[in-house]
Amino acid sequence: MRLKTSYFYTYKENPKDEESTSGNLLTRAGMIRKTSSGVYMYLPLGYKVIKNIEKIIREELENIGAGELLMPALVPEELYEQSGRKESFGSDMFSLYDRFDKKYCLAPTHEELFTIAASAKIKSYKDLPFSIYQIQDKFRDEARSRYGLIRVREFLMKDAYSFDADEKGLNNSYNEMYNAYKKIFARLGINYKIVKSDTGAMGGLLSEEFQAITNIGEDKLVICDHCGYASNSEVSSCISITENKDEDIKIRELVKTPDVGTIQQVAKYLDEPEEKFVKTLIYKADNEFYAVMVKGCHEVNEFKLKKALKVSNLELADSIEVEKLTSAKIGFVGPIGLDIPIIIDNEVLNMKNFIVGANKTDYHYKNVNLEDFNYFLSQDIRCITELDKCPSCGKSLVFKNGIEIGNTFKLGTKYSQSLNLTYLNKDNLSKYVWMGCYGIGIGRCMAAIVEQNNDENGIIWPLEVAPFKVAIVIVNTYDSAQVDAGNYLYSELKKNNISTILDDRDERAGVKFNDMDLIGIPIRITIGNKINDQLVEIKQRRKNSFEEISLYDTLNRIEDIIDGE
RNA sequence: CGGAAAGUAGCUUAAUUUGGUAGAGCACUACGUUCGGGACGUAGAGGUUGCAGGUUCAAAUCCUGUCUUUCCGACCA
Repeated sequence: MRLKTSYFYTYKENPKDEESTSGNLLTRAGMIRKTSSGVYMYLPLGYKVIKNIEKIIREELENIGAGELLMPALVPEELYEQSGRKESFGSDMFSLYDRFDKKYCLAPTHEELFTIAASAKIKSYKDLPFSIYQIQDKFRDEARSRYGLIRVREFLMKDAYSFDADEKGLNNSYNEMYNAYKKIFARLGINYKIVKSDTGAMGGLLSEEFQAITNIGEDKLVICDHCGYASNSEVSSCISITENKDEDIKIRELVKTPDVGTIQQVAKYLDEPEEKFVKTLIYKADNEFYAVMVKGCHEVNEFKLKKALKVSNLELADSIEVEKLTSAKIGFVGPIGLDIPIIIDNEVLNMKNFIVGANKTDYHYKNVNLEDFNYFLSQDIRCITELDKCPSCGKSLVFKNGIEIGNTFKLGTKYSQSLNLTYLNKDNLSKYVWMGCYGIGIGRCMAAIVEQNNDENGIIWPLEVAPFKVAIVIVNTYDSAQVDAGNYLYSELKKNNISTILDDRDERAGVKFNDMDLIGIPIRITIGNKINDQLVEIKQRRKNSFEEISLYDTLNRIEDIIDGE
């Protein structure tokens, strides 16, 4: 690419409406441009990066024999009604009507269509197994897009699906894909962790996430450096850390706690530690009310709670509902005299003489014990905290933030059942197909790479994803010797299929150096005064030093650097 | 969807409190001097102050509505 005659621009200043490092750098580098909240253009340089990421993904998926296809983004909504996912996606789905008032949606993901495509092929067990995938635009009406390309409403995703005759086959396909993912993310140069996660709206048997480690990651990861345990904090199981003290049961006591609603306030007012409290929250789950009790210093984990209650919709009851159920103001809810089912967190099992709301405005009970009320279930339903120990080996845990850049699901037969995808086995019996699905967010990968690879001057692309591997900077475009050498090297590199930028703009050297640093080109060749001695400089973006080399050795040296990486 | 903030030149912003000709830096155009880490000088172009109403002799500024963007929260395969 000759810069002088190409679509290329950079900005010196961060845009005012981007928060993340990657959003700012990619925008300043002229790689992406926001058109509306959560929707971006991919400009020529940025699109090169996208294509490089896609190339790596394609190569690794071809290696395991997955076939690429392309699905429409426009899908009749009834397909999602049939699979039951219109309900689970809810308002996250973009819906529209055609001229005949038929309802369509812009697909948020494609399990349904892939299942239909698979059914066109699958008749017998002899047709299995196989995997297919696509790289395609996805649409999700995010309630709140943010962080540049990390949470957006239209995004490129690679989604792959595997089809097998039984669980064993699924496990094989899953492992193949899992290993391909490891290769892909290694080639992308991303520092990532694989964690167990919730299956969420996808449903199924197992879900693992590939999480890029960065500070702005929206997911909290729980990692044990001792045994390798790693999970999304949403699903991290908690082992009880409350000691069962040998304490005498005291007499229950009603105490006045005027105008203090929160645990902190009551704790301060009564001069008792938060650990002495059990908070009671009223949840509305599939239109039934439940009281949920966790220790004062803990938070309810709604993923766990959903599972424990076996419900799909869960929300905190609003203050009017709470006041109706407890006949007290919000903040004074407790288990005693409450007429709805109560579920308690395991941690509460070991507590004695604790403090709860009295279901009476401005009053709490002290010295409450499990015998004082009925609960129908005790389970691990709280969020993990920094004080917790590894659920697998009991040693200390590390918490990190991650961006979910990929995930793998063992779907089992969930979609083959709802969409009736079957095959005939050897005994001529009709069986459901076992499915897996596997996603990679391409824009998120791009953003994650930038989050992890930058300095005060800009982006530092790994060689394989860089929009161009080499930039030739002609320091003085009025010096014909420099220009000639630049043109010569440019054609040599192009001849050898090394993607190269020729910065032939009539700008001062500093401008060009800064621009090439900002857009993160891994190798820079500088052609300056020393061209009279046939010498040029090679500088790698990651290194501070540069090397001086003969013009005619440059190509070989560049090839060495590229091969060496 | 709740709470908060902001919309002024291509970009970043000043002027808004206290109504009175909208100003700067960068970018851009021309000429000249420069030319190895975001040069300098001179001259210039660029604005319906998001949009629509209202108050006023007068509105970027005050009021109402609306749209957009961002932040916090809710939500998030």
